[in-house]
Amino acid sequence: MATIRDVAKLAGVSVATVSRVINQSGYVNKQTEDKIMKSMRELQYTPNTLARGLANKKTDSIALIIPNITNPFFPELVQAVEDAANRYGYTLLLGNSYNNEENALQYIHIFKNRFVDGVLIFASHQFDSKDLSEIDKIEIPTFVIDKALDNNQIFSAKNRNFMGATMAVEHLQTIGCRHIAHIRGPEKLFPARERFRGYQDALEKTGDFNPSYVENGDFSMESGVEATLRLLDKHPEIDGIFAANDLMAVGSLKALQRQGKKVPDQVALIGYDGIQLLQMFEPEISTIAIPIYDIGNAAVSILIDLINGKENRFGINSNIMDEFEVKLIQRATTTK
Amino acid sequence: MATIRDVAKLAGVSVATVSRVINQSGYVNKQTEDKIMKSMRELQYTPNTLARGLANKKTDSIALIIPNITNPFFPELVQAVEDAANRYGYTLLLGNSYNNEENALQYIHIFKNRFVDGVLIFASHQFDSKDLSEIDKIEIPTFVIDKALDNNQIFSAKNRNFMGATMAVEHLQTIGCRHIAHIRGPEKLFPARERFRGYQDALEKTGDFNPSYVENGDFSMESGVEATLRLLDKHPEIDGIFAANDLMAVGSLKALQRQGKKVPDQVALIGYDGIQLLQMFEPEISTIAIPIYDIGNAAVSILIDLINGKENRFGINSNIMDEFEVKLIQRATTTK
DNA sequence: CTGAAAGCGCTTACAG
DNA sequence: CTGAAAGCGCTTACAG
Repeated sequence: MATIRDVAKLAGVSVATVSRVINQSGYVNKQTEDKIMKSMRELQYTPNTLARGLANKKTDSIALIIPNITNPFFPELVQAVEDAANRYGYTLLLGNSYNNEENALQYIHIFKNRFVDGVLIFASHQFDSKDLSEIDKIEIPTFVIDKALDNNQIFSAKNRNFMGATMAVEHLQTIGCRHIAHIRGPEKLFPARERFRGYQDALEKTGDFNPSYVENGDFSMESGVEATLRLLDKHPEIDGIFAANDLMAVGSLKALQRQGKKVPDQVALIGYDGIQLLQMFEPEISTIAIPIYDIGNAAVSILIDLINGKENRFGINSNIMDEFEVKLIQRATTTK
Repeated sequence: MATIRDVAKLAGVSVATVSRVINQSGYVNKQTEDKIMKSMRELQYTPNTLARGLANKKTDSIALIIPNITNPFFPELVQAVEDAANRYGYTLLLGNSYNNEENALQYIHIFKNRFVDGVLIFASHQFDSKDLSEIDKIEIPTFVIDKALDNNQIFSAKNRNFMGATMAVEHLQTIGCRHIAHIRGPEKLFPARERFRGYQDALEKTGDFNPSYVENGDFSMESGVEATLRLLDKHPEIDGIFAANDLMAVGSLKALQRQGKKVPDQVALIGYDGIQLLQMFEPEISTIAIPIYDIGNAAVSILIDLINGKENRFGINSNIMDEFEVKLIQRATTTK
């Protein structure tokens, strides 16, 4: 592989000058620049990323830490983040934490060791204050997606969970559901709590809230099956189910079909997230879609601003993701 | 961050000696080693990966190029590869080619530029000889998964596609299917061709092969829907469908349900690959499972052998993956 | 506008 | 068994 020295020699200049044109820094005569460009092309020169990183403390790479790539929500996020990163000239490193805070922190260390310029964390984790202060110590720009945090050093974003949940319930009411159940997400996760609040609020407005219509799940497909079976057993009158995420909605459909319930005629169903998977089912499943692609994009762009020191683009601790609207996607499971 | 120089100073030795204990290379007195270890701990020293890579031409990272993380087959592969890589002390970089050879090659260049030690390619691509010679030029150990290639420099692996397909058909026959259709994968892909061959061979044995029972798909869910609708339309007598991959089987189930066909009573269904997704459906879908996790594991281990120069562990061009057996997983769609 | 030189943090012959 | 020194391929003040 050609080095900067080879290019310099061929162009008859010093390596410093070549470096200047590579980085577009400092002045360089147009003609010598042309000469250098030509030499680079001739030698098929590409700068050595490692050497650059060593000298620079910058590697043009960012990392994304997610709970589990096997959860169908995340590939879509990964894709969005990867696309955005590439567009900005960054390479993406990926880490799966398996829903474990320790693993997440360990990955942060690994990535720091690889000198990524910044890290994105999708926090379905519950970082405690000790974890957070550890993340702080990393001293790498870090951006946490979809989680409200109090820590000033770690920016965060979330979507309109409360509002989306309200929309889901009202939609079920609109199509005629009278007994609307909820499969709730894990208590410790902020989005799950918000979605539950939205559900509760909407039903209290019409005087229809019934705590016994709420079953707990853990955002997994299996827990959606279980919760639905319990609901059906306790309350055969239920005619609408709002699952706090799409995966549990999938499980819910499975349980409904297994019990011979007609969907949506006997029981209507809606999820939350908007993953593409929902269209694989018959009937196709309705959902409240969050703009996963846009969120991934925005997260990268914000992270890069952090990297470049424009820390206050959105103001510390502002709820950045509030600018993203959730959207009702009506499909067969709520179309009577 | 502490550097090797800090450690050396604290331990009262030279950086060369510290380097020796880090790399466990050359002789070093047990006592000075202890001193150095202690200093490293005290300073929380971790070697700078970039500097190491520069000096070494080795970064302890490998790359994986896949067609599309959004296809549910791949997260499982990624997970297997990531786990294995970590276990060997390697970090994984990921690239999505979007089924495009150019993108794949571009990623290879990016990764080369990042000095990964090796790259794994899952080739649902059809690399032509020009592409292959380009890959050759990269001069990085490369291992192509699930594809037969003639090129000596690029090792390849595949699973027992022919046999698996035969098993699928025989299974359908065993449960009483008389009119077995096939949704075929893309002609240009080796596994798709092999699976078709297996289907054909099994049916010819009993004199039941009928070319008109074969519809083409492209391994996508949607193509499974379309192919099934065409089959149902042309041949209402069909009572069994073998889809060349799981995603098309999912589409097939969707079409069957939409048309009000009872599965498996009227039409039985089996896929190929063994992705976990299949268990999300009601009824759960049968499949011929390839050991994705084991394959990912083996691919990493082979790649690392290549990196370490043990090129002939399996012999050039041997069909490495032949050691992995496929397995019939009978679920509700083939249980009468 | 351009070049010489030091430095980024390691590794690796080469001496001793 | 250990150290001094050169080298990996860049960038960046500092001079000029």
